[in-house]
Amino acid sequence: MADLKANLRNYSLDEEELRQGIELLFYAYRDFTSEPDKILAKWGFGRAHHRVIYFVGRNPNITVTELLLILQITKQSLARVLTKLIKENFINQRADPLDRRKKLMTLTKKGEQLEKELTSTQMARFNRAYNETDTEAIEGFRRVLRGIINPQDRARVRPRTGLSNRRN
Amino acid sequence: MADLKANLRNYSLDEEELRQGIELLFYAYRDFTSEPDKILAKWGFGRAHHRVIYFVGRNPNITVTELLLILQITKQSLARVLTKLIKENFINQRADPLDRRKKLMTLTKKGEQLEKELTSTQMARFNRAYNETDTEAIEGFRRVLRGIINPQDRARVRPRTGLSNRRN
DNA sequence: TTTATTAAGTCAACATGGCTGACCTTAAAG
DNA sequence: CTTTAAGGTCAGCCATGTTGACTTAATAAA
Repeated sequence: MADLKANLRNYSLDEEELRQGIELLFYAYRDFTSEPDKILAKWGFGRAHHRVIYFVGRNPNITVTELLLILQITKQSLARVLTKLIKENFINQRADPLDRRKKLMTLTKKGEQLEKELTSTQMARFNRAYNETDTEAIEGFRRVLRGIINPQDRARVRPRTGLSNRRN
Repeated sequence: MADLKANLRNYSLDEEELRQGIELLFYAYRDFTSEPDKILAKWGFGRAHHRVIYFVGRNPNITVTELLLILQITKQSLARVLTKLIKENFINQRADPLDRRKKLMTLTKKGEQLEKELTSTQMARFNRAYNETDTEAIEGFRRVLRGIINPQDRARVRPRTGLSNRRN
C-alpha cells in the first residue's frame, strides 16, 4: 500500500471543502433512502410511491398540480404511481367543492399506516443524528441545506404555513 | 382558501422538526442533481455516469470493487455505465502491477473536463450556500449529515485519507 | 502443485420511474 | 360561447436499478 501523498492533487482548501459537502450529501441521501426502499419492495412499490405517500400525508387535501410542483416530475410519471396507490386504497381523492376540477387527496387509514412505517425509519435516522450533535449544529444544518435548495422553493420547507392553496 | 388550522395535525415538536429535516434533504438533493442532469443529457449520459466520473476523479486508481462499495449498486449496474465511459474514452483502466487482477481506473483528459463541468455546478451551489451562512453553520451541517450516514461509511467522507488501498 | 478464492466481466431478463408527444373530458373563467 | 385550467390517459422510449448464472484470469491457500 504505497505512498498516499502521490495521490494528493492540488485542490484549494475551498474546493476540498466543497467536494466534502457534495460527498456528504451523496452518502447521506443514499443511506437515507435505503431502509424505506426495502419496506416498499415488500408491497411492490418503489421510491416514487414513498414520495407521493409522504407528501400527501404531510399536506392533506393537496391537489395533483401542487404535488407536481413539489416532486418536479411530469404528470405522466406521477400518474403511474398515483393510480396504483388509489387503486390499492392507500390514497383517497375527492372533488374540491369550491372548484370541482381539483381533486383533493388524503391518505386512507392504510396509507397512514404505511406512511408511518416508511417515514419512521427516516425519522429515527434523523433523531440519532440530531442527538449526536446540538441545537446549533442542527440549526446550521438547516440553514446550509436551505441554501442548497433553489431560492423559489425554500418557502416549502415549512409547508404547513408555506403552501397556500390548502383547504378542507 | 379556508381555515389553515383545520389542517394542522397534532405533531409533537420533535416530529415536526424531524419531518422538516427529511424535507430539506429531499429538496436539496432534488435541486443538487438537476443541473448536472441537464449537462449529462447532452452527452447521452445519466446520473449514474456522473457518479462514476465523480468518484474516479476524486479517487485516482480506484478499483471496481472499491467503486462498488461507494455506490452500493450491483456489478452489473456499474458495468453498463462503466463500459460506456471507457469505450468513449472518459475513463482509463490499467492493471495493478502488484495484483494484476485489479484494474486501476483514472479519468482521461476528456473525463476530467466533463467531471469539472458537471461538478462545478454543484460546487457553485455549495459555495453559494456556504457563503450565505458562517463557519459554525457549515460545521453543524457537516456533523449532522455525517450522523445521517451509516456509521461504517462515515470514514469515507474524507476519502483521500480514509480510503486505504490506494496506490500509484 | 493442485485447489480455492478473489477481481472482473458478461449475458439475459425483469422492474421502476423518468421522459416526450398526442389527445381527451370536465369545469371554470373570460 | 369560447378559452383556459385541472386532470387523466395511451403509447413508446430510455436510464438504471435488480436477480441469477456463468466465465476468465490471477492470486492465495492447502
